[in-house]
Amino acid sequence: MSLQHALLGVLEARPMSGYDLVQFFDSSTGWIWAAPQSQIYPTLRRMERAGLISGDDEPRGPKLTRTVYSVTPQGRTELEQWLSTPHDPAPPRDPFLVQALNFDEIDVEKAHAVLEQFIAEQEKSADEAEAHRDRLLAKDTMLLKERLTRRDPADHDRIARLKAHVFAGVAAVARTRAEWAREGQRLLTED
Amino acid sequence: MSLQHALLGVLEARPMSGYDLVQFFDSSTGWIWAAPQSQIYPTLRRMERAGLISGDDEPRGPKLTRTVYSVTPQGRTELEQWLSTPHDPAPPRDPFLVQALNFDEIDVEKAHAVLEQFIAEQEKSADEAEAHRDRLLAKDTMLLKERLTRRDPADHDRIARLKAHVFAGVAAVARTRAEWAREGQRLLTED
DNA sequence: TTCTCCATGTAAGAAGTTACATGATTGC
DNA sequence: GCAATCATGTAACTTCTTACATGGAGAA
Repeated sequence: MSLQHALLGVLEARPMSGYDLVQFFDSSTGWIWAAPQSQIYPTLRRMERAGLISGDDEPRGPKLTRTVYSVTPQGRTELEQWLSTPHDPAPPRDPFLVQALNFDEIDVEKAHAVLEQFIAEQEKSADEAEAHRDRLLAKDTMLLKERLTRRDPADHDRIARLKAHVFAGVAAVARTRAEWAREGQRLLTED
Repeated sequence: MSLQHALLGVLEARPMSGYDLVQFFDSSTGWIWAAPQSQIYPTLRRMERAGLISGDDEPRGPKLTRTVYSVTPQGRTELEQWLSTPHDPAPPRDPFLVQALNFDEIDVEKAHAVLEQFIAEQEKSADEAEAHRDRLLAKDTMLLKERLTRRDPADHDRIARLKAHVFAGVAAVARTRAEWAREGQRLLTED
């Protein structure tokens, strides 16, 4: 269900083609929700059949067309309803924690190396999230700019801060994980 | 794949029946990896066919039997190999972040309420993880005790600390998320 | 003309969810 | 005798992954 709501949230900012959305879910929002191309196209058609979005065929050259989807009033209602409801937390399913829980079964050096790579990944992810947070605060991303054209200018700063805060959270969690992993490396080698 | 490795990790501590594992993945390890009964039984049979575990039928009363699975040498090798290899990070897929990213689309009070429930969940999850961390440090869980019977007593403290550290990490992340959500509540209402 | 990007699909399979179903055994 | 627990399954469905497949348009 969440992919559908993620798509609605993005299309609410700007109507887009499937191709645009594929790019988007590989990059920016990729830090929040990842989805491959083979999942996005069928989902868009299902959402259109369900009346949540409607597709508009634009000509691109003499033969090619692209289908630009926008959120219908019904889709808008569904999105607002979903956003306003607390949902059960997703069941925990982090392969890395399964790995860490069994580090006592392997050599200290090997566990140390696995943690090293994990730390690098988390730091990189935190850096990227913070960079994106700053771009949002500066209202310097395409999607935010387009979203703001439809909102009261008095709200622009508040909206930018809210979006930025989500990426600040992603970064904070990644830093916490990295620090935890460093502590784990110390535990592996001590005494 | 990860469910299989999670199962191997648990069975390495103690051979268990499918029923035991169902209980286990609903509770303790539920904070690390959750799996329903309908997934566990077929997975065990697939793993047995693959030679990773072997099932031993124990009689329970005159008619009933339970199948106790234990890790084969091949399963042990596979587990060690997987544990020693760094893996690509799991694609981000957190429905709550999708929700938070669109809080500007709904009423402040509604977003505030959703955050309130999120904070309560995270604090609860942090409390539970910390309680489990303490039980592990005190070597006071069934599974850890049984695991330690097969390990050099000189390593017992180190092993307990390593396991406990994983749950300390789960708790730290949950606290970070809760603090982030409180900051989000302040952002919603300010100015 | 060839390469990159635009644009959209399909198919097979693994993983996960929800719900239903059955029977034995133990303890009160 | 009855309830709770032990023990194991199946079926239908959604979601996600991996890989293959096709062709137009624009630029060098």
